[in-house]
Amino acid sequence: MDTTGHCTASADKNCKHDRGENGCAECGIRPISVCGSLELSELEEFVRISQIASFTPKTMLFEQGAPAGSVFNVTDGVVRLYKSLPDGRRQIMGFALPGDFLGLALMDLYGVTAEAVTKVRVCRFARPAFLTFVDDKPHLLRRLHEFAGHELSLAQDQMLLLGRKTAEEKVAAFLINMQARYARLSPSSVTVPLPMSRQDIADYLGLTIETVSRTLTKLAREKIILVVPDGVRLLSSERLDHLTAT
Amino acid sequence: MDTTGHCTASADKNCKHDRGENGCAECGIRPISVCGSLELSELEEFVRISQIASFTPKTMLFEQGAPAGSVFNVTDGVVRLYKSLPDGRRQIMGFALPGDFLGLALMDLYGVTAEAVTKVRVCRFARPAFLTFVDDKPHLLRRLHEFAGHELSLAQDQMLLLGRKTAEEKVAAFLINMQARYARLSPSSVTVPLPMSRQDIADYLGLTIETVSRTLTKLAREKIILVVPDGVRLLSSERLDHLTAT
DNA sequence: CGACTGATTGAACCAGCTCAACTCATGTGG
DNA sequence: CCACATGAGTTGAGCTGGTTCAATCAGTCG
Repeated sequence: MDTTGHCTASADKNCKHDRGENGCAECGIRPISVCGSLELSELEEFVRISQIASFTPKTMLFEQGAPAGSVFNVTDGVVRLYKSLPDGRRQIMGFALPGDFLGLALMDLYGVTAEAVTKVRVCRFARPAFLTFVDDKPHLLRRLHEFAGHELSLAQDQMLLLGRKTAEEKVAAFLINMQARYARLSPSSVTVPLPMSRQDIADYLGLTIETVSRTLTKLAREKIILVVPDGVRLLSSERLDHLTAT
Repeated sequence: MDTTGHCTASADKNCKHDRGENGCAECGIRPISVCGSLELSELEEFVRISQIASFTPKTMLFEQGAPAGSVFNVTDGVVRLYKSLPDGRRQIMGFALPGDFLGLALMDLYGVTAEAVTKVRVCRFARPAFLTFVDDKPHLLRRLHEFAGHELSLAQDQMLLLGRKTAEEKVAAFLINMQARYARLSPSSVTVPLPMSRQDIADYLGLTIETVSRTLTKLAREKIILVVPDGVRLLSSERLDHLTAT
């Protein structure tokens, strides 16, 4: 394992979303990924240009401003995407979960920094090979564009949140949102995992760590949520929903 | 002219960015628009599925949540794109200038509301016809995707601004940004036009109208800008740049 | 000219921040 | 096994940047 924390040949067999010996065909997250638009025949070539990589927590997948050498499909774990100001202030743009694609914009330089929050597994594609592959598959480009449109829509929701919502509304919206995203991945467990730190949540919501903590405590005091290690249980999604201001 | 404020056959001849009798060929903003990727031969079909429309200030082009019947290419004027909360709080996602495309995401419903700030002229395309047109032009889809990637990148910059910048940094960044955008459209006039109201600026930056006003006054007092009717003159882009926090 | 709309300015207030103490795991080594 | 760092999270108390509320100013239009 090298210093960047990735290792191309790790075999973590208890990972649920991962392709087996037969390539992508039995990959758990393919239907919800960009690769869901590929024919089985195309998948063969796709798997040939891909590489499995994994990253340990807190290691960097790529850095803001660096040449975009690869694009990634997250198959397991959580990745934080952020931008920083010179003085250290940080804004997290989002948390990528399994099925999410990193490098959608296909631009020359990475626009954000990506770091593993948990152990992360990805399919990695060298950008030139990926671009060549896309070039004669309009349906894949169409799918990428759909994903980009969805991302843009989420970014706009986040702008509304950052610019106009109160701390309580921000935290409530975050919890509801994480619940919905995890529900899509695994049959609705009662507990919403929050593998990221309070600082990460704060930097995602444009708040401080103290305000996040206080707000969670307040919601717990009102029996709307229950704070558990590395997550929360939503006791009343109903009431939480009322707090999100749509 | 109907109640929505658009009129399909208005002939405003002193509009500089507008196609003449020969269709798109002589359109001033084509090189910087999505249609810049089309061959002259394709433009012929493109112009056939398009319709010129204009909107008077404060009229709506389309509304958040409505079925996306059309997509638009702004040829003249300024459009504000925003989302609202039920209680009236508003976040402006951006101001579209000539060359900008509305409806990039190609989704079924509009994600934002679009309103004319100034008199606005657009090329309008019925979405079904546009989608059909795109379907066998991968280079146009590619161009749309590039635009979407750019939009996404701008949205991320705006998230950083909304979540982590001070009022002064927000206003400074806004002015620098508008200057750069107008510079691309017209050979750098010294004055940056600000056709939108202070309320619009506030709702774009996640501030109140009073804070925007005070901040502009402060910058003017420090001789960094000069506030003029419907715009500002940047007296020291240098110093303004230092205030933007990258 | 008055009336209206948008912008500026002033003054009091407060949501969320800052600073600081404390709690609670988890880990380390003597 | 305990003493004791170490780091994440919580809680408290006071502060402040930006908001709120309110007045005033400056165009513009009938």
